Amino acid sequence: MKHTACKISEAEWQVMKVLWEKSPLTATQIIGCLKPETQWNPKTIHTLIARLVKKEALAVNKDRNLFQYYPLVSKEECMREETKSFLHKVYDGSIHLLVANFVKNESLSPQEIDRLRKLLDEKIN
Amino acid sequence: MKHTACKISEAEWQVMKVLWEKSPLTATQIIGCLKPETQWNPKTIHTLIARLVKKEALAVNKDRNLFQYYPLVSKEECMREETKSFLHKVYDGSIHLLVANFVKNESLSPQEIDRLRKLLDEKIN
DNA sequence: TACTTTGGACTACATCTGTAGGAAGGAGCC
DNA sequence: GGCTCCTTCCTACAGATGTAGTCCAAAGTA
Repeated sequence: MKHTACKISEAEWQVMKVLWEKSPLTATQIIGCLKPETQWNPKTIHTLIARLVKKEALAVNKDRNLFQYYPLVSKEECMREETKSFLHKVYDGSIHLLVANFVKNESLSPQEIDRLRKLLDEKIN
Repeated sequence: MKHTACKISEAEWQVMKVLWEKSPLTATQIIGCLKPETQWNPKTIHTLIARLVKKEALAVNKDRNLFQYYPLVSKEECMREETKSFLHKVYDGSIHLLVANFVKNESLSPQEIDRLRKLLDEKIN
């Protein structure tokens, strides 16, 4: 698994998500998975796939005329990268600020708060 | 304060941050503030300011030849917008997943974890 | 075997972003 | 008052992104 800090765009993320969920898949299968959620033209999805291959976020298995795509970068890795740059950009790198903002804005349900506390509690112990 | 869902780019955020910190400021002052942190050419900063004005994220006070810029959108508003779209893109909208990932990856110091717990505790009570 | 169909490769194009140069007008210096 | 300089406005330009069309070869079909 490569440790590329490749920038994956908004639209490309959706393609990656499909393949992180299940791979390898053919372009047609990917298009099938994305059809319900997006209104993208199949051509658009082909373009996104091609760009991801070029970025080395995806690779392709060419077996005769069967092209199957699979991720070269892990979801966790990408999430970490994205989170880091997002936190840096918006919250000066402080996850505390982010959560604080969430809490302040009432964007968290009591259940969510409780679940988060449990999560942190587990970590402590 | 307008409720625009204007997309503020990475570089533009830095300009906004300066003005959220203190405003109004002249372009020269903004450039002065950004000089230490960035290696940007003053021209570049002028461009960013102009774009933000066009996006209606900033406004300008023209007093003769004194141009002073100030934010039209609140920092909180922008943070919320950014956070929402980021969470949606990467974590399917779940802040729980984000924090969980942080916790799992040891990206949080025990102090941070403790602070977060306190934050949540306050909210509960 | 010639025709159609299907999917990948390449091309297109507007917009956004990062990065900056050039023109033009007012303010200060000589 | 003219020249210079600072600052704003307009222009530039390459790379990324969203969105999609065209071309071509391989595979199936008649």
